[in-house]
Amino acid sequence: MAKKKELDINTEAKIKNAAKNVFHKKGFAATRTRDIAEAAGINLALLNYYFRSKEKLFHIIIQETMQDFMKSFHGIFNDEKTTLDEKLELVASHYIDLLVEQPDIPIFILSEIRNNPEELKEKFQSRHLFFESVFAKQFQKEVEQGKIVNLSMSQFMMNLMGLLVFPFVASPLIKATSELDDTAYQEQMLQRKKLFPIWMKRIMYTKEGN
Amino acid sequence: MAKKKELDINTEAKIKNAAKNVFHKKGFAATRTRDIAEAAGINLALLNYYFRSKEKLFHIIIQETMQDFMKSFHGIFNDEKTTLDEKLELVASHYIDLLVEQPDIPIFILSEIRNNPEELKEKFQSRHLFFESVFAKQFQKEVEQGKIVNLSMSQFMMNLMGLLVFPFVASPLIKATSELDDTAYQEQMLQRKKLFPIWMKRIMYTKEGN
DNA sequence: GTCTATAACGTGATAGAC
DNA sequence: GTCTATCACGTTATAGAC
Repeated sequence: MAKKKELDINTEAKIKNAAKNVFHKKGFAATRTRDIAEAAGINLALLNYYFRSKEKLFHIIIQETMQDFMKSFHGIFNDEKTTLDEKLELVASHYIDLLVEQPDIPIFILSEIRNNPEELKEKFQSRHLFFESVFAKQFQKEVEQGKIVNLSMSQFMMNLMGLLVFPFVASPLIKATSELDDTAYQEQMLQRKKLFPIWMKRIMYTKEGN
Repeated sequence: MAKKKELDINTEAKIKNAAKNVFHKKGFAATRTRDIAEAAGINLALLNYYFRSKEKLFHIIIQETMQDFMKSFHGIFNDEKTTLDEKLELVASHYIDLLVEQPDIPIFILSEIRNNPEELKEKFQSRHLFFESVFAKQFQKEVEQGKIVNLSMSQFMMNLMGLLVFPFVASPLIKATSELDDTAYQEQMLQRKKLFPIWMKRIMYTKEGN
């Protein structure tokens, strides 16, 4: 039988899990190791026993967070069997579900990169991930065919990420300005799963002067 | 004659200016008052003499930053004489110029709001700013006329902010993944001044099944 | 108003008993 | 492995001379 779901058994995992939650919510500078220990239900000394230092623990967390976040892009963007449009639908569906579950991830990654650009950027080696993907080839082909106009690949990627991720980065603001409670906000996000591909296609395929 | 440009005269202003730069770049938790004092070229004690505490100084800075950032929206969105399309062009032109000059503002505001949602959200009372503006009325009218489809006002505002602001929030990442140096990145941003309105119109006015 | 010196406190990390 | 107690240090804030 497979290993039982380890909720309380492994204290190392308990600490890591607590660290993930607290770091994601408050960022490196604002979290105290005591917060993590408390959230894990263990003593402060144990944290250093298992992970040596706050920094070491943090590196593990941000490393895994970035990796987990990016890995789905790779799978979706490099599938030879799906069209460009289908990839957009898959990306929206997958990432909006993910971000509804863990909305703190983008602002966590972005603000930590701001605080440590040189070190963290390289972990995020997404250059080839985006620009040398099957997706990029399909995109380029449609540009050459004149189907896509007024939109380079890099501008397109900014638009994609902006439409996909920004509503989560700005969620506290959106909730406030739109007077949405948590469930109403979440409904809006889920709605975007079907609307995002529509908007992206409009951006790609519409030509001015119709 | 108007008051001379005060670069060195007023030390209070010197401190405030240094605080703005440092806070914008590193956020509240990661900045030390010593950093600010050093950047201002003054002694640490003077900071407390003028502003009592790090927190008080911070509140002044974030307050003014938010206000400065939002105030142009009000002017542009409530002009009865411009059309919806013209407002989009004005917003893009104004804000992209602003953000090229001060790219740290959005990530600063967003990450500080994350760390203190209840307190800071209310300062950002942009509800009526967006949803009770002339812009909102013009938008609503086009929805009723069937010109705008598959796009509510709140979803539209998320898209607008996402396309406008996200490339600056994610600038370190974009520079890394697109292998752009600073000037190339800036050119891309300036290009968006004319592309943004095009894309927004595509999102608003295209109907599926053309 | 501006400085130096220092107090007061919070936080990361460790020693050492169990 | 896990805990309590404590150290070592950095940072905010203030006292007091000038």
